[in-house]
Amino acid sequence: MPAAGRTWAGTTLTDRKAARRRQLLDAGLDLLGTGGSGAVSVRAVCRHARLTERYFYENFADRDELILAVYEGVVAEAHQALLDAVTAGTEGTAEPRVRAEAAVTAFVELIIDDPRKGNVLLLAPLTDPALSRRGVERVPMFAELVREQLSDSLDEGERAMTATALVGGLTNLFTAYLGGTLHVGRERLVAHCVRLVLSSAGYPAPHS
Amino acid sequence: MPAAGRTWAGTTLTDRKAARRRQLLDAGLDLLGTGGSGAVSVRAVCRHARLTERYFYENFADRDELILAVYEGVVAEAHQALLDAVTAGTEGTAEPRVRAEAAVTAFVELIIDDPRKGNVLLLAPLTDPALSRRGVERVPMFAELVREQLSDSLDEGERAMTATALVGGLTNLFTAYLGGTLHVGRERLVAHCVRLVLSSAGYPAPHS
DNA sequence: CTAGCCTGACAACGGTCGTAGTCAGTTTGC
DNA sequence: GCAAACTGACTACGACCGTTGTCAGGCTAG
Repeated sequence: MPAAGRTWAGTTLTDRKAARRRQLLDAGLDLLGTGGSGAVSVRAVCRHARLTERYFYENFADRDELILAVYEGVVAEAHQALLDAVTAGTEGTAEPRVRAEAAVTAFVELIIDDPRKGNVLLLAPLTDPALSRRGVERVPMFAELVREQLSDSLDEGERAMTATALVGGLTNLFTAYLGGTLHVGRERLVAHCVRLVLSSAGYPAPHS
Repeated sequence: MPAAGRTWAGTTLTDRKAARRRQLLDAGLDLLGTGGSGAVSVRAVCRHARLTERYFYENFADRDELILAVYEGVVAEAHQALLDAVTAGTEGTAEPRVRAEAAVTAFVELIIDDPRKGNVLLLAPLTDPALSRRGVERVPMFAELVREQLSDSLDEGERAMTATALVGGLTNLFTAYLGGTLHVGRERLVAHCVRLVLSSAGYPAPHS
């Protein structure tokens, strides 16, 4: 019976286990977000985290479980950032343009601040079998944003197609921007994305 | 000095070499288009093609070269199918709606007819390092189609963003349809894509 | 018939991988 | 001081990998 409360070097086993989990997740994010799917093996993660493989299995059943945990962690963080931005920048107003702009700006800032997270959100659901096999959504927070704005007059099929096209469009824009193949300034990117969101939601697109 | 004209079992070395190349490309398409990137190794391809590894190196320097060749083969085929459809269905007319509809219909038919090719065109450029490292374009024929329709009043940045968003939208729709997560009929998908192409190109979207 | 090309079926080398076990040394509460 | 928990550093096994070479047998033009 392991003594969870017993201290070792000043910490309990529970805390050490949690710390090791954190290290592994950080290593996972580092590798997945920079080297891509193929760079993430159990051994590579452990090497990166400077832990022996036996500690990997202390926290995760297998590689899939780690990948999923990394992804979900980044999604939660992005979701929170968008929520905060939409709440703070709009002061509770429901004006779609303002909300969309706050959301897009927050997302672009997040991926610029840490491109690894952008790669995890935008590419890993397609590139990593652990995620693609599950059919996980890319940038679920945006899919959600447009779904809640769509006109009630659209049937399920139209809503699905509209949301699918929007997510595809946005992710491709973000990916291109992050990859340095889209040579526009940040403000213009944000403006274009906002227009895309609004026009998908059926609002008239203002022309700049 | 190998005798290229010398016959063996009725064929020349040149012909046998070409036949083996065909077999390897077919195996590559099979594996990449069904099992995804991770299913394609030199050994796996050779096993699938029922050839020994030494024949792999007769035609390809490495795995990357095979992947690229498979991809380019499918692109060329899709490009030709779209060209034929646009030419045949429009009888030389320049009406954007008709052309877009012919192109989209031809593409959807191609990927339904052979989902492996859809997967290669839509996913491999992102999922396989051999292609993603090169930054190869997804569905280049569509990027081209919209670029040539874009208003001249748009600057380079707007054109790039518009094309990027469209390609992202289209590929996401096709991918979802191919993966069985988009539950709409083919005609509705085609109609939606046509609307997307036309609205991206600045044409008023007719409402159904 | 024969020498040389060609083929298929390996073997070999060095590498990585996932997973699990062992062992010696360290730490800790009693 | 001691038994037990804990740690770090391995080892081990079986699997797959990329690439290259070898060998015995088959085929062919001269």
